[in-house]
Amino acid sequence: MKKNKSVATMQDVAKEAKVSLKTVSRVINKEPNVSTKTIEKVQNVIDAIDYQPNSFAQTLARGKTKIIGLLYDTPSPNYISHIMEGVLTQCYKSDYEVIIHPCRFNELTLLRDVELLIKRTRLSGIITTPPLSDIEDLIKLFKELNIPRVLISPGSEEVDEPSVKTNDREASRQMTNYLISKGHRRIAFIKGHPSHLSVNDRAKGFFDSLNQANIVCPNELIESGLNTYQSGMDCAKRLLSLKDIPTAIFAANDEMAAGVIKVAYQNNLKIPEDLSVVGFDDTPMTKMISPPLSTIKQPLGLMGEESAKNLINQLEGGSEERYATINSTLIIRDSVSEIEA
Amino acid sequence: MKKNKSVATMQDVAKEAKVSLKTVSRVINKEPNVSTKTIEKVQNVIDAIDYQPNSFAQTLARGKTKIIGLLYDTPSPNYISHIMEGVLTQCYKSDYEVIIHPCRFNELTLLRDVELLIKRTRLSGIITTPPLSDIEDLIKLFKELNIPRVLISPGSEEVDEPSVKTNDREASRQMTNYLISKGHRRIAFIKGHPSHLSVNDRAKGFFDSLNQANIVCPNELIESGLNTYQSGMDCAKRLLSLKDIPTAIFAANDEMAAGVIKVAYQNNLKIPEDLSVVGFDDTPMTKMISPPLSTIKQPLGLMGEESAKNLINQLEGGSEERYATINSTLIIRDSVSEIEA
DNA sequence: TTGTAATAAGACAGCGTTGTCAAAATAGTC
DNA sequence: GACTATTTTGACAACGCTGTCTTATTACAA
Repeated sequence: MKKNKSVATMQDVAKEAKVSLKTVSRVINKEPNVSTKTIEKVQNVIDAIDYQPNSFAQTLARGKTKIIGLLYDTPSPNYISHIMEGVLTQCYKSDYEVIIHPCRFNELTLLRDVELLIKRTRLSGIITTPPLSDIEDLIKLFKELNIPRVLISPGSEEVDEPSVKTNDREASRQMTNYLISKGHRRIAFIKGHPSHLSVNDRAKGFFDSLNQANIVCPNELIESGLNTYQSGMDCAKRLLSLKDIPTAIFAANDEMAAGVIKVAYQNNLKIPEDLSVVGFDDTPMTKMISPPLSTIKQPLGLMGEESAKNLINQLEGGSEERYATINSTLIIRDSVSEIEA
Repeated sequence: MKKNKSVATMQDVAKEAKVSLKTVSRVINKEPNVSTKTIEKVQNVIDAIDYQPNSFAQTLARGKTKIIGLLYDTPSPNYISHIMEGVLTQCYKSDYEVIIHPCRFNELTLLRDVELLIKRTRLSGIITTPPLSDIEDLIKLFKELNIPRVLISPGSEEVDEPSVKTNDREASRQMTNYLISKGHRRIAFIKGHPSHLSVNDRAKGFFDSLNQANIVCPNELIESGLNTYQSGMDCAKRLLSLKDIPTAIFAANDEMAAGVIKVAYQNNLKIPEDLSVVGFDDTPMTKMISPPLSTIKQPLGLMGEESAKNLINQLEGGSEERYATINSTLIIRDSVSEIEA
């Protein structure tokens, strides 16, 4: 059982093409200083026997991997799968492997877990998604291990780390402007999970707009949810039991907005006639609820691609921009009504 | 720059513990015939210097990988991410790596693409999700390459391949029974995408139930959609423009069911009072639309785990069951009303 | 005690690449 | 045409581990 039928190896190519191992290696890696004639000769053999380099041997010999880790912590399936799609696309092009690694934000073992992942699989770089992008200890770990990284949507504004952000704050401001332009003045905001910093940028944009328009927002109109449908309902219940209910509610994500709509119906309010609602994320569900929800769309696939591109650039020594900001866009549907002044 | 600060190697452990390389290897791989004293000694050193075996060297030396490929073709984000979660969980336990690979069902290059993936990364096994599980050429390729595999929810009933199925047909029958028990007799069914065989099992269960109850279903009540929201709307438009509209509509997936609800509202029908609607999949959105949709839930995470377990069992020589069937369950919410006889 | 079987530990050659350095072939100069 | 400079090729030792085979050690019986 020596070499039963195993896959073709570089030896086979070398022998067949009557050149040395190293020459084959050079052709494969497109190294310089190989005559066109030789290249052609070798390439023909490679094609003929369908030779594929053994990436494990390559990795071992090179002393470094071409693997990128994508860390996530149960965000919505929608979020992670679109980000993933983008990352995969980009990595595939550059011949990188991707390891998807689910983490648990709260676990005590998180740091050790990630450290082991990095060491065990010899990751060459890491991409984090929110809320992991905001865990300072994690970033400290990356620094200590000296591992290249890209953070997707970190919340804190002054991170000095390679990152891909969206202009959530600005988009949020625009959405609020839109509400104001429709005549709304008494607008409530439901903030997201307190430890998801990036979601909280969305609140900032809201206030930016209000300030700009000289509208003061009473405290009772600011609620704080947990990014879930249920928490959206809870917040809505409180908001809609105020003596003077808001004319519009801006929820920091779609799920909470859906919760708001649910509660509004329970309270016999018509949407958008009696209450306008907007969300954030443009999850697929927003098209399917009634009324279709106006919301803000982040280009998730693009963000994934961009972060992979950035990371690979770091790894290959290119000096790409460290930061990228990608525009989110308003999606206007039917959940906002015009109000008489 | 010989050995700057690189990671600890087996050499280091061996030297420190004053044993041979092979002994360290034995300890790591829990091979027999090592004295407890030695094990302890070596383990201490391993812990002390936080040694992690280099998996590439291992793989190269062993001659086989511990990597599983998960193939998918743009099913819903919800579907793939839950399956993935299960697969990852299981593989993590058994120390397998997972490579997620998006495919394009229709691409001519699909076969070559997958073949390259397998050869390049030396996949040790493959898991496919629908609709890929039904591509005969793909399965033929697996056979030719002699690569262990598990198909998730293949549509054809007589596949002689290791697979993980759900009892969709039975669940569908139960759901239909439920509708009948509520007094419905004129029930429409919207079939799924014609090339997604597994989705079509759902139609079979529907007919099973009807036959059992001696209800004949006129052709006009059977529509065929494409699994999308839009196609659900299209089918609903036709169904609701019949002279004698159905009292209930069973859509083969939730997205289409959501489309039905949308159109019903457009036609000023109340749900469930004027029309009952049920779906299939229990996507998160079903809780958020109004009314909350009755549907059928597949245990996706479990299916992922089960398929990984099955595959790993094949790889490690255990003789697990080749087939597993997992029960889907009815989720009753508020989209069905009782009808007077 | 001695002899033998069982157990524990080690030496060494791969696994399939790439990096380094040396050798061979070719091109360029006077 | 002889002599460099340059380009092209090759030999060989890693990379870090595991499999095979050998040797050293221990346990056990007579």
